[in-house]
Amino acid sequence: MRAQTTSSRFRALLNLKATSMSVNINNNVLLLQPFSFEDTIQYLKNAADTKNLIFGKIIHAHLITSSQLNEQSNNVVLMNSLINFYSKCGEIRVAQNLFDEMPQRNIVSWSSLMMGFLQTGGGFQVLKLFRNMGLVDGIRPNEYILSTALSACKGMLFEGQQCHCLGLKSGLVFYQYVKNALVRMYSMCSDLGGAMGVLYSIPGSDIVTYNSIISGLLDHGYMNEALGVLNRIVAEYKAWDEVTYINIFALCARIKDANMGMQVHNHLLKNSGEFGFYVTSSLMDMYGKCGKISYARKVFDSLNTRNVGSWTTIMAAYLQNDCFEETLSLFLDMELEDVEPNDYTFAVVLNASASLSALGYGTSLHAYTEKLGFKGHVIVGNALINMYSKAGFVGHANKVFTEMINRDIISWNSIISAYCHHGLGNEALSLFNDMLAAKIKPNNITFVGVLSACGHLGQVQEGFYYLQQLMNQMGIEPGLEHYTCIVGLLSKAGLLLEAENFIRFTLVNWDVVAWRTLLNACHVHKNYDLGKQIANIVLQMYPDDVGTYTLLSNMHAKAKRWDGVANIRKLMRERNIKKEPGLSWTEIRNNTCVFVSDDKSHPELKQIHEKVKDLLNKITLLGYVPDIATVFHDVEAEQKEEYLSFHSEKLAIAYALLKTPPDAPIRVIKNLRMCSDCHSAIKLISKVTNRLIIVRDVNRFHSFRDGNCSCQDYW
DNA sequence: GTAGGGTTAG
Repeated sequence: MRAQTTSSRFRALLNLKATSMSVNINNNVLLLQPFSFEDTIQYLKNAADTKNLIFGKIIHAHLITSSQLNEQSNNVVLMNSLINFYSKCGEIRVAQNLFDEMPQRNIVSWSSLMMGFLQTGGGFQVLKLFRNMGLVDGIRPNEYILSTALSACKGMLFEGQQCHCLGLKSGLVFYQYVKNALVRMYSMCSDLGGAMGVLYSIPGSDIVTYNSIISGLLDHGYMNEALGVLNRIVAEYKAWDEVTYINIFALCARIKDANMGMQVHNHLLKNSGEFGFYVTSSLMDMYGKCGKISYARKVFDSLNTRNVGSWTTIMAAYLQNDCFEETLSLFLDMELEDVEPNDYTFAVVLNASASLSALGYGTSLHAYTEKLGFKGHVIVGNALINMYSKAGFVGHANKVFTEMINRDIISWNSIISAYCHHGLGNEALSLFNDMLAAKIKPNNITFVGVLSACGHLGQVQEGFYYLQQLMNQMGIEPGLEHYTCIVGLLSKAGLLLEAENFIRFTLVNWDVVAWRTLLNACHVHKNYDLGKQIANIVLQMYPDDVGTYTLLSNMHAKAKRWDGVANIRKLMRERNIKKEPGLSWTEIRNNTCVFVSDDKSHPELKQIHEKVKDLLNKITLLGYVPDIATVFHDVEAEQKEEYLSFHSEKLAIAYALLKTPPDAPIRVIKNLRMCSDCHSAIKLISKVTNRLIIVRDVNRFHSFRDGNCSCQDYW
């Protein structure tokens, strides 16, 4: 009876026909009749393909107990199958041991072991085997070996080129697999010229060649070339496969060409009956990235089955279109359908929480990621850093960073820029040095953080050192964003003319950001004459830039040039430029409360106004004087004071003070730049209430504590 | 018995 049960289980496990084997139990050792040689090979292949380690190990054990591995004859094929199986299952050391024990090996033995190393990321070991193959066993490579060796040359162009030479000399390049591996090799080494050279110089391309080249061109930003190859595919190739569609949707997404995307979508519907998750996901992704969220949703709604990838993709599409609430609500829908989130899903929803500064939601998600065992996943950790940082808690972000098991360049960039947004330049630079010490190569984004940290610290010379020497040394070309940081650096240091000259004499396609940075500096440094000049230059180039009008008007006001203020107002009316209404929100016990400037509709309006008045009375005793000059309204003086009192951030802070425990930090998020009156008022409010008040405005964070702000009054 | 191209992320 027992034997019967074991036997049937065993058969089920091996997926064998009931008649094909018998089982004897002898001293608890399971003895099986030998399988036929062909069956054994087939089982091992199945085990390898399905990565079923247990299944394959049983076969291996059986081969040992039934003495089939001891016979020297015919064992090479069997051993190769075992090596292949262990390689595919990632058990590279077992594969290596078996390989070492073989008295005789053939080319397939080498090939199988090389695949194992390739899969586990051991590109260098693959090449070592490739060399030793000739030295030890005197074997010349075939097309399998060369393809594998080429795949191992990721980031090793010189080695890849040597393999290419070898292929040319031996004629192996004419095998389709080898040609395709060559295209991939050059792409993986960022040599797209080399890849295109292979494409056109070696005759014969199949759909994989075209898919590979498009994917390589896309990865490296060669959009026009990718479009050129696409035209060629359209003309020459009717038999597209799933990967072709996926790549072309990715291309449409990158160049944001929804029309082309729709044509390809049509092509897909006409030429293919059914398609898998990869295709539908890339289709939704394309519509999302082209800003056609309703089309993405239509595809999503039309799906018969959805996997976690489908859900994550549609959520990401909403996220990319700034529909953060929708993203979070889809996450709940997904939960209701019992689809389990993966690391990508968490990255998306955490990002949505970050954008909303929804700390409550983000914290719950953090707990959930730990529960599901995503602690070691880099993208989740990175998303958590981002979430805590944008929620105003750079300390929490740092805790996540410190505890991360695996970090990548984005983890470092995220924490560095988190510190920058909070104005903590020293911490940012110290992490940058840690990063260099850890032998992580910085990229262009890292240097945006580094340069802006120098800006916060007023380290002008250091900033130029990083820009002109270190970046050059590391082979990173400075771009607009870096030059803009330098403008900020000079501006903050009060070197306004230097900043202006830097803009004028640096040949970059400047945008409005750099100019506005300089203009803001004129405002803060009270150089109103230069400021007005700059503002007029900016308005000639960017007549719609609301921020410039506001700053210019403020500068006129501070210089008591009321005629100037009136002129700006007139100009704005003529040009139909409208200031966005001020909006602040704060989270109280997981509820988000929104306040509009001069809000008249809030149910607790009376208490809030009383609280604001109470606070203003208290801080007046500490020397607060309403900064009525900057009020952007044609109103009487006493009304101006009233307007200032009802700025949305003041309302939000008053409300939060009413509703939270006395020691809780207050967090407010604002859609605009904070005005200087609110800034000086909140500094004093933090003092009289003894509270930490964190305000995230459109540019950065302000941490108010005990009468001071982390921005040190420059923002 | 051995080999290829791909979705959702920060």
